[in-house]
Amino acid sequence: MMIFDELDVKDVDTMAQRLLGCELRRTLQDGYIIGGAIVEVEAYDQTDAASHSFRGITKRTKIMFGPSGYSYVYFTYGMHYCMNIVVGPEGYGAAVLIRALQLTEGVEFARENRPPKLADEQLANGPAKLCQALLINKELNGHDLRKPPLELIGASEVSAGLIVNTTRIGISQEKDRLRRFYIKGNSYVSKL
DNA sequence: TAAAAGATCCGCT
DNA sequence: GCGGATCTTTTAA
Repeated sequence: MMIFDELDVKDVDTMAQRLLGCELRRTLQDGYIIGGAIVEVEAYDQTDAASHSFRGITKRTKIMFGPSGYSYVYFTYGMHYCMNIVVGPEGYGAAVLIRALQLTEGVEFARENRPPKLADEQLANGPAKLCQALLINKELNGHDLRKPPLELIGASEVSAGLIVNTTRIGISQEKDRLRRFYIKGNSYVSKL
């Protein structure tokens, strides 16, 4: 059973938790690879006022309404990219924001893309930080995550007891909804 | 056409 | 802890 066969469920919260522990792997032009485990995520869907898909399909959000298993990369604050994995059936605007990675492969290459003198934990402990570390930009918006240069690789399910469920970060609407999930005690998470 | 807000990060105090 | 950087997308007029 591939992880991609599981993505079509409408329950984004369940899918967000399912994506914890899965791997994200970036293949660079010269063949170098940067990869790591997903340790922090947030759920967004069209019923949620905090979601880009809440107001329907636009040029930017159409990816969220497309088929699951694709990347939704958007630009924000004039200088940052954030990356999501589109989930849910086609026509349902939903995605899971990837907020932090525990890098396991190509750490030295990721480091070159980030400010100097950072601890390993700080290379990808934030949605825009991990995009910097893996060189993810708008070129990868709408990319099929089943293949390089950016792949999602399934892993066994993380048990509920090891997952913390809390409020999302950096939003102004629906602040109180518990749609952020991270692996308990993991030092690579952006904010405990 | 204009204006405001934004799923953030970093450096300085 | 605070503010600046910096520009796309969306919405309203």
